[in-house]
Amino acid sequence: MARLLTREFFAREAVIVAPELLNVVLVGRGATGRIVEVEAYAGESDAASHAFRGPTARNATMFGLPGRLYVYFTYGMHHCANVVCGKVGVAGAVLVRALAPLDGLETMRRRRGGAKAPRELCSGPAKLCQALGIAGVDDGADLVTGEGGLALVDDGTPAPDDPWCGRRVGLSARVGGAGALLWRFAVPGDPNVSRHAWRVE
DNA sequence: GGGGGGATTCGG
DNA sequence: CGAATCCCCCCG
Repeated sequence: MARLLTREFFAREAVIVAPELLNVVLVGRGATGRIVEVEAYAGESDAASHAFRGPTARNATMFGLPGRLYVYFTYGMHHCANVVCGKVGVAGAVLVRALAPLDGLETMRRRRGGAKAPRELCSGPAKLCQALGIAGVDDGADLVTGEGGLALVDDGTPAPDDPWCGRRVGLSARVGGAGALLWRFAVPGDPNVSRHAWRVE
């Protein structure tokens, strides 16, 4: 029983939504994958968030309608994709860190540059954007309506009752206490999940 | 207008 | 472990 997720689902705090997004299907361009690892980011209260210093041109999507895609560009070559959470005017987002490839694996391999094992296709936030054809032009795409060809679908697979939890990855020392939060969540044992330290609940 | 740093990835 | 390779944003 596949169904699109509702606007209300996303209009809650990112840290609440994040573990519930595990096992949800992300529909990309000619390829789909099941979400197996995510991170939550709050807004102006979260020193690790792009929205920490308030609205800017880059993070505008984070302050807008929940359920839309926030895409940012980093390290001069990579894109990363987030799902906007929280009410309009309140910044929040869930970074999608890894997928289990479901469909369109040949398309993913072509985009990722040659023969790759399935676990090499979507096991990272920039890898999965490349595999699904997500780029800067997709910032603001509405995942609830599916306009723009990107969507989130509940196919009936429930989120795990006992997700792995860990610290968020790649944060600089300047974020201080925000780096200690266990705001990264994963499907236990999935091979596409990163091997950074986990605290299993 | 300048400069530091980045929610990463891949190869040596 | 460091290069790749831009863009964003804060500060002066």
